[in-house]
Amino acid sequence: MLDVIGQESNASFGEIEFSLPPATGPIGGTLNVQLGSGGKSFREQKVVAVTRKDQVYSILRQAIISSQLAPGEAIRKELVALQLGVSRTPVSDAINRLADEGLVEIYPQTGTFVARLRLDKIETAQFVRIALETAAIRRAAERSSAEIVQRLRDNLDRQRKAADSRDFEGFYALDEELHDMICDAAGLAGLREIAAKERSQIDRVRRLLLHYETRMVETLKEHQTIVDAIAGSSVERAAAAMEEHISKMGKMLLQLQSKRPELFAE
Amino acid sequence: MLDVIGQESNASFGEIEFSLPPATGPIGGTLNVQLGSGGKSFREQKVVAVTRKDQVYSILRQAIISSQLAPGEAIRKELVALQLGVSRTPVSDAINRLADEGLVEIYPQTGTFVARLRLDKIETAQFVRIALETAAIRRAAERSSAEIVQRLRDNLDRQRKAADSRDFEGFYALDEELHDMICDAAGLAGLREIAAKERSQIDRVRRLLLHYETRMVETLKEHQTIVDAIAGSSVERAAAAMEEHISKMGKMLLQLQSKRPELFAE
DNA sequence: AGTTAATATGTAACATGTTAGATGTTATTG
DNA sequence: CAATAACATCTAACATGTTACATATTAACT
Repeated sequence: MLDVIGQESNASFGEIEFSLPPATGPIGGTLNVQLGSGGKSFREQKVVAVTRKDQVYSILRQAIISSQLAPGEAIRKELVALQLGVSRTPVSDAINRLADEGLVEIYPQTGTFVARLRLDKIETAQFVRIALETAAIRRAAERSSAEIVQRLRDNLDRQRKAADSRDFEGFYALDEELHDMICDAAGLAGLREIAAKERSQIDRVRRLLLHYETRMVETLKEHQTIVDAIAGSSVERAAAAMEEHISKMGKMLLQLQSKRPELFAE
Repeated sequence: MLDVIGQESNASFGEIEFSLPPATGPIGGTLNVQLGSGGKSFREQKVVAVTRKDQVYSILRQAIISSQLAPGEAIRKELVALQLGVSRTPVSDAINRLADEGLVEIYPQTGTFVARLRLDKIETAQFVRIALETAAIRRAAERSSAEIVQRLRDNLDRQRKAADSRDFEGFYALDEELHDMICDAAGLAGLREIAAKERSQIDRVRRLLLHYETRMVETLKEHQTIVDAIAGSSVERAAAAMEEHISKMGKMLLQLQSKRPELFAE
């Protein structure tokens, strides 16, 4: 299930202030998504509370991944807190998590900055991504069902539409969704979340590359190859296609570095 | 109950704070690892500050992994803060990180508990570990140098000594070190930290199994096979040995569950 | 002038007070 | 007696005040 939290609050820094509902607003306080309304207690069912820090985290993460907050840019906790109408605490908590994720860098007593891109870190993330997702797709190909394949093909259809209408953002979202679905298809609890987390660095780069790349059609073809392999339960072919697909990013990254060196560290 | 922590010298804190420059006083007299500082500014060098929350995190993590804090046990933040002589803030921060890592579970407005073991989560962690470490060892085997192999063999020698003297804890530490070294040998920035983090769940299980298992000698043999494969640059053999090695844990886990069901969730 | 010491500033780290919500207990009601 | 409502309790979440420290700036000194 997708957590659908703070998406509607369109966060834009610097100019427009984003609105998290006022202190005790509808989303203020912890609203918990009520799943099957059994008589079970909060603790027994696995309802994850959507706290303010979670919302702040989502908003900031989104802002960073989408480069609304540029690499190297300072993040003033107090200002963010003010803009979001919350105290410094949930902002700090959110930023701590982002720091663990490698999206921001905290220099004690000095400042917090959106992490610059580092080729070596990206290389590692790429490596991890390939390791995890080729392993995941192997399992997925082994246990693929007609229903899953159908959902994958539905996704591809939507990708095709997005590509036709040059809808970069939509395509990107569908791309993510596809990879998530493949992780899920591996049938391992929590794997998608782990993979998504390790992909953070790469997501950021891909979003930056998005507008340079005329690669949507090509990417779509690769996705089709991948899905076909899963549909045919061709384990090795699926893994190879996935590795090939993920590896594509490398060269474009170097282009990006020469075009926009300020985004990179070192 | 947290005995390690409240060992000594909570007194040194409250009063002398002002007079002593290293205000980052030791917590419970443990782990104040100060890295030497060069001429560079804090921000330029990537010295990670050892803050109180870092220390609390290390202490709690250690306590959890070693089962000093048992699965299911409640963690009272305020009490922990009191025992460690710090405020609730760094304790909360540390616990948040542990929650991200899956070692504790926070139920809002209710309580914080050491996460119980979940077979499905452990299975996923196992999967991730195999994916990452077999990929890492492939790279390591490709780029192995005489020096690295030497260090690996040194580690094995120490493992042998630990096994001979039935030093479980020492053996365990060396085991971790070996896996860390292999990750490092892959030559990817930050890979070791990522792998270590994903290993948390498994580390906990392994520590629990440690005293049941008479497997030290067998494990040592597996390690030797792995190192030999790296030394011989036998990429596939190394990967296979690693997978075989990591997979061993599965059956023992089921034994543990039947012996100590209270450690498990569901 | 160049180097070092003093000081000012801003921020994260830390401490502590306050609020809201989850749960268990007791009272109340049918 | 069972169901439920009122209440007490406890805890994480949140808010805000305070401290320490990294860094920039200025002053003092050789």
